Amino acid sequence: MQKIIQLMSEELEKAFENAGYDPRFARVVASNRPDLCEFQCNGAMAAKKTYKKAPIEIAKDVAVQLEGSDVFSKAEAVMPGFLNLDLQESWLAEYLTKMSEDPELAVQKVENPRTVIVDYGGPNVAKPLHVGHLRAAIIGECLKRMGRRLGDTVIGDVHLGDWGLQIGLIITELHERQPDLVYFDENYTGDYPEEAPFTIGDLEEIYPAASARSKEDEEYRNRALQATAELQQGRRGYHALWEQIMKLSVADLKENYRKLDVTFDLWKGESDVQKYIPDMVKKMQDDGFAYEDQGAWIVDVAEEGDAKQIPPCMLLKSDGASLYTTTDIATLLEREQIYHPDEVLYVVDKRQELHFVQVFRCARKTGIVRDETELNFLGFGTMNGKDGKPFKTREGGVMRLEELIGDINKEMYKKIVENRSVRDKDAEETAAIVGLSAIKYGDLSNQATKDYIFDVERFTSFEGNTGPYLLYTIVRIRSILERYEEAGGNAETCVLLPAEGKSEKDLMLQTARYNEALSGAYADKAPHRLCAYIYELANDVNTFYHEHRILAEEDTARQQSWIALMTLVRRVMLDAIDVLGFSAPERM
RNA sequence: GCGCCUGUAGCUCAGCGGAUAGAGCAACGGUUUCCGGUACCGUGUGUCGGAGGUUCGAUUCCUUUCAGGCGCGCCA
Repeated sequence: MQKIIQLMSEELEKAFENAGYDPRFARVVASNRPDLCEFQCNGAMAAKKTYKKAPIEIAKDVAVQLEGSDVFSKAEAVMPGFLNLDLQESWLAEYLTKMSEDPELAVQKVENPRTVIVDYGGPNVAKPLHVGHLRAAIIGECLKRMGRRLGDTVIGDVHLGDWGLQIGLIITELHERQPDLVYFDENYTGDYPEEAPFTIGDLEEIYPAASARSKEDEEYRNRALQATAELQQGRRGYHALWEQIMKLSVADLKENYRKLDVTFDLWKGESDVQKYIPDMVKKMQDDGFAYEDQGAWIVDVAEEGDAKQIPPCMLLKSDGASLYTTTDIATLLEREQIYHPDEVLYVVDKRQELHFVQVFRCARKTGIVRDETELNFLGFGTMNGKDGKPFKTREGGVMRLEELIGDINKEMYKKIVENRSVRDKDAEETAAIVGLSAIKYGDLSNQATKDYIFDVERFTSFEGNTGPYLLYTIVRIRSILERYEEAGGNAETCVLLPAEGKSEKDLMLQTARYNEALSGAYADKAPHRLCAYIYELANDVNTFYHEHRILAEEDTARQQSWIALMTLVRRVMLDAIDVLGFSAPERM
């Protein structure tokens, strides 16, 4: 279905044409003075130059054309040239009726569906997920869901950090601790044991220990680099160890992402594209893009007009090993070959922007990525604590995601059991559902590109612009609908009538804007705009709820209309939070 | 040094060229014949960091300046 704003614009276009003006000035936007009108058109002021006429005269000419309109109940020309518009209640009710008959809730699919790969994981194997991975997961998952809801084919890739020095470090540290392991015996030719010589817990301790030591102990670091190179060259024992690390890590990561309700279609990683690198580099050398500099192979990516010197892309280090950049370019190569995406979107910490500028330029310049393929980078800001500094544990360490989720759920549980309506056996499950809404909504309601303050108190509050507040509103609506049906009513057959009061009309107007809000948020890759929409919708619901006692209403037709409205609003809210990436409990 | 991002109410944030710059929190005061009061309604607060410019009109676009954060070839 078309957006109400479009339908209104079309109606206004006719009026502009009939009055002898160019219809392109007839753009309708939401009013920024809700006390004066519901919608407005500023086209008369923009048309001033074209027609060399006072804007107010143009607005008046148009307003005359709208007398007796089915769509507008008011079209008023106001100085200096605003056109103030109110919607016809009956027209609005008709729109909402169609919307509720539509399984898609009037959401208009994109005209030309595209294939979009969203790269939004980036966790390293052998390292637990920490708060740094939270934003990528939450924002990326939301963009994926928005895209799918609007008709694009979206492929989510976790893109594991499963190659490179970090693996070399683990191997080196393990060698240090358990030198007798068969994996280190270069003469061994038999099968390696099925059981890993470590647990995920061991790995999580080994890696930071090795990483710390490599920063102080140069000889140790060199051994790790050596191990990395040998792994890349295919040393059997190391490869078998790597497989063990992968097996444990991926299972653990999947479990953690599951708790966040985040899923990936692809569990690809840096290791998957190593096979492309030799040929890829060779081709770049043959084509004259890559050249040797101080023993390393690099590609220039500076362009004319750059405000600053963009450093070249390094493909191979002087020791012949590949790098992060090399892997990312090879990943683009594979993605082009297998998926032919229309867009590849990276949801990554904004501090990596320069890296991606280099990767994108190099991939384009060398012909790895087609000209038509859009390459985008959505850099998100840092998640800070209440002190405005990067979020840490009380002890000052990096906070693990599990710990953070655990804290939030505990807090939610406390609040929920204070309310006696929830039976104990459900309380924990409910706390997890509401807790997830607190975390995700707290993140998504902030602009992705900016840093934000993660405030547990605020995010878990049932008051204000929070996830729990939205869920509470949904639960309340559900409660009414349930009681209505228990009393013998049938919500499905209820018919919507034109609004009578202000809070009722406001709620209907806001409900009708869902299509617009969702499309706008996706087009701008801005989940916070969808959040703002649902929050306003929830406010409108609560205001309406407070003014009208639906179940006690004696006018049956009016009551049924309200039930129909509540049913529709609830569907919209559930649809919207699903797009954001969380769900609502039955009670809370 | 160069570059990027940010600066809006006491705090956390919206505001994507238009009328009187808005929410939430916090503070204070109301609303209960109550479908879940974890709600609703009301009250107060702003040199939109500063200075120029473009425009009929600038928080929004441009220039400059101040403050903070971040990034700048052999880590990822």
